[in-house]
Amino acid sequence: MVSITDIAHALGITPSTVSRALAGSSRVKEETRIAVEKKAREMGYQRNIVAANLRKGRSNIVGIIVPRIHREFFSNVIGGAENVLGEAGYNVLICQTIESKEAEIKALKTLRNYNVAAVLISHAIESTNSAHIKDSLGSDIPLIQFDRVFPDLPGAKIVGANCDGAFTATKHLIEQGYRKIGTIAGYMSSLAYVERLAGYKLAIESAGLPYDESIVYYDTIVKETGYAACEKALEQGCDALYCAGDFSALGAIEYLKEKGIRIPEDFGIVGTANESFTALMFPSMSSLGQHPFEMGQAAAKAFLEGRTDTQVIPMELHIRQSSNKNNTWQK
Amino acid sequence: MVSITDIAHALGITPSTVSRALAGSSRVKEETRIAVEKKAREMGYQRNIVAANLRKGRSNIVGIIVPRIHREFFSNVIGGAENVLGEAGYNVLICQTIESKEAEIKALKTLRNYNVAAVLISHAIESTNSAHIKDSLGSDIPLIQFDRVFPDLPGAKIVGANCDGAFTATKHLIEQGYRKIGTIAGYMSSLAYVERLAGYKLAIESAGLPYDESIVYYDTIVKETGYAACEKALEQGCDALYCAGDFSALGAIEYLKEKGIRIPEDFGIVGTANESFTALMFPSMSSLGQHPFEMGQAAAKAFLEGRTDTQVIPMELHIRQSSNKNNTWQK
DNA sequence: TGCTAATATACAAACGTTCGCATTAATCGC
DNA sequence: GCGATTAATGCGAACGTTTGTATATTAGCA
Repeated sequence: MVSITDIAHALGITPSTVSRALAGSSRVKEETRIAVEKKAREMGYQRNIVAANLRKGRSNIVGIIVPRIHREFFSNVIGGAENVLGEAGYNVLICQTIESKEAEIKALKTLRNYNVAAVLISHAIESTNSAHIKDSLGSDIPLIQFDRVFPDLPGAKIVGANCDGAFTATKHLIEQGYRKIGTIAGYMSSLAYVERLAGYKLAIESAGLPYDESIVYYDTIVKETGYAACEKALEQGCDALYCAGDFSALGAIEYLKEKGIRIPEDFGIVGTANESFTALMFPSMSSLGQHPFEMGQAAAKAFLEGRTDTQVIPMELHIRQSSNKNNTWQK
Repeated sequence: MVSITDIAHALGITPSTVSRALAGSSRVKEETRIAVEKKAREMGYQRNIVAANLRKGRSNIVGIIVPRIHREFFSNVIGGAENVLGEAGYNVLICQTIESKEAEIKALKTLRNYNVAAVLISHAIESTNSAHIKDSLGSDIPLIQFDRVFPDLPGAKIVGANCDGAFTATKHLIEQGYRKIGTIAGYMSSLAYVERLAGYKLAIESAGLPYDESIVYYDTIVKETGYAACEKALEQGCDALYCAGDFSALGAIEYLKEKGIRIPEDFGIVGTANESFTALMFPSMSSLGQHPFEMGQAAAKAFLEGRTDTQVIPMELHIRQSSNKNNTWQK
């Protein structure tokens, strides 16, 4: 492995000059710089990033902490972040928490030890407050939160327009002529779900409909609980559900199909996340789409540009069969 | 940031002893070790991994290079690898190539500069041979290949049982009573696709059917080309297709649905990869499933255990509506 | 008591960079 | 032609750890 010292010896100069030359410092002569670069190429020099990082006390690694790498939403966020960070010369170190607070703390400490340039995080469901975050990471590493954020932590935040989106989705159901619209809400420990519920409520109330707590199904996020919630919703006389997740919506559709209830004629469903299966299933599912790739890009840019504000990424309603009562089905 | 030197000063001993104590070396007295550990806890000591890595000339980072992080298959492999490596105290640095050979070379060089403990790679489509790999990575870093592998490179390889799987899938189509079964093959530059084609051929021939090159559709991997290939297959009198990918199969199904051809009564389809949408779409798609999470785990373990052999991960045929002519539809 | 062997710790050199400061060489103005 | 200024490079310490070798201490034994 050839080092700057080797290049320096070969050229009869010192490592410091070589270092400066390779860094493009104005403190070295153009001529020397060219000679150094030539020699470096000749000798197959590769900069030792670890040594540079140690000396500088900061690395060009950006840590990303997500609940689960293989969740479609998160892998797309990571893809978007890598896309921007790679361009800028950063590398990404991935940690997953599997929704565990303990794992999150461990990941934060590890990243601190790596002297990472920044941390991008979407916190675990088990992390119900932000106290452990600054303790584990310290305060000198920029923290960029996305999707699941703690509002009380300083620094950049990238969130979906959950309230707006849920409002639009619910309004769409109302406009389709559904009369009693319930909602499959998620966990109220997560701001994103709180906001979606707020958007739902706003839409219901601004249409002059009664907001009814008894048809709000909390803590429902997976297929199985969505199935059960739909059963209850039917008993309570609902004819549509806005679901704060696609998987709970999937469970609801499954229940309706089993019972032979027609979708969308007799019952309307809108999910959230626009997972790829929503467009392909039958009936295809209307879904409130997030833009995970763009969120990842925005998070990366927020770090690169030193932003500390909150960015809201719009959500987009994809109207498909499961809620499209009146119009011809869209593809 | 507190260092071992700080702990040493606080205890009136030297950094070397502290280092050894924390590493659990038998060269320090039990008593000293306990004192050091206590002090370290008290002072909130965190080991500086970067410094340790520099000194040791090897880091506890494992690099993973994939074409696209957000492709379902790869994000699952990464999830599986992280799962095993995290347990073993390694961290995962992710690079994506977007199928570009140039990006792959850059990623390999970067990982070499980080002195990574190992590299797990599934190469880009543009990388048609292995020459650049050893040049860029050097030969002292273990290289574990998965899914898309170069047989001529030494070291561990984790592959799906592509030939076996394609054989099973094609045999299934034959048993369902389809008479002229074509195949949507992928790129022959990639071994995985070559093997799938071989399995298809084997099944056709061992059933006494004629192997017909004219109904093998090469270089077809995305939805659009699958759509076109299916059109040709119909013209040529096929009544079934084994597709080496799920997306090309999706295109084929789309074409059949548009033309009003009944699935599976008039035409059978089996895809490959068992992407999550295959189970949810309509008609649900039969698919030859890989086990990406397990492949990731196997790749990680191959590194940890120092294996250099080739492991074959079985593939599993999920029979769903699109090929299930005779039996009642499975869920 | 003196010698050997063991145990426990200290010393110091690395790993490859970076960067403040010092030094040397060249240029300029008068 | 001399002092002052600028340009180019050299020197050396530092980043925090690990580890081979040396030293000091203790124990064992004759």
